[in-house]
Amino acid sequence: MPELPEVEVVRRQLATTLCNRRIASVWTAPDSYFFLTPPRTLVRRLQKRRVLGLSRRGKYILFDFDDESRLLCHLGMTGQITSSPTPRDAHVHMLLRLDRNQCVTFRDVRKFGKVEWLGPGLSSPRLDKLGPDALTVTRRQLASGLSRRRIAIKNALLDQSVLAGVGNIYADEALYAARIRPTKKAHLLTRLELDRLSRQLRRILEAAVRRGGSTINDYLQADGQLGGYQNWHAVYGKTGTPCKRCKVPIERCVLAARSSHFCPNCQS
DNA sequence: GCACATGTTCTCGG
DNA sequence: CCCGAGAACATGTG
Repeated sequence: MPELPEVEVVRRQLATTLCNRRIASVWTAPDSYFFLTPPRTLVRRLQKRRVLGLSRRGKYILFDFDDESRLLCHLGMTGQITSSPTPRDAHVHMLLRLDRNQCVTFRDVRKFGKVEWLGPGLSSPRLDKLGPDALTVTRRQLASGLSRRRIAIKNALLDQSVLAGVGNIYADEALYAARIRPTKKAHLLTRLELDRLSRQLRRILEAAVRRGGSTINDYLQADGQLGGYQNWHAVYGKTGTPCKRCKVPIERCVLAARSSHFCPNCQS
């Protein structure tokens, strides 16, 4: 799923069903690839914990518990965390059972997702190396993060230590909206371009959250619904279709081993 | 069979 | 240390 808007939508929905609820029991699949903390430890630590709240850092979701411990979750490419009734198939890796017959399901086909238990007050190297969150980043922060990077701006936006939360879809959409070519070197962005980029990033990420995120294949909101922002993409997956601004066909190129989509006419 | 997929992390050269 | 290219991880779809 999983870029910032999708993770934020899931976070908000989980918060409404999980806040102040207690985990009655935990089930884990015998499959261990998904677990950074061994499943037996996870079961022991999570049982009987009360959820105080849900937070997010970049693409990570954190369950905050009553004893100051936390559960760190990443959804990888195909991860789903649902609080609505979900069929139990071979791709379900963990269930958190609450009272009133409710349950939270962790499902992930490709198993690039991860869960890790963080002891009371402890952080994780995964969190510590994240840059500023893309939803609230300022132009100054963005400028200082990019100023010494001699790499393509697209690659810089995908680097979670520069900016946390942006992935392939929203990097392409933000660069299109800010009229910056994905291959432009990050440190060569002008003040004007940095200004447009920070504004457009926020505008697009907020709009995507309002639409429930982008469902390309696997992503589901925590209530089981599909996202809707895929219908508003201007360039992602639009190779060959006319640019909304100038009608020149959208092109595709490969950067950091990922597809980049851009308008060869309006993005310089 | 082939290409490709919303992500992260590691290795190997230059 | 910086950077890019490529691979690895596991599984599915067209």
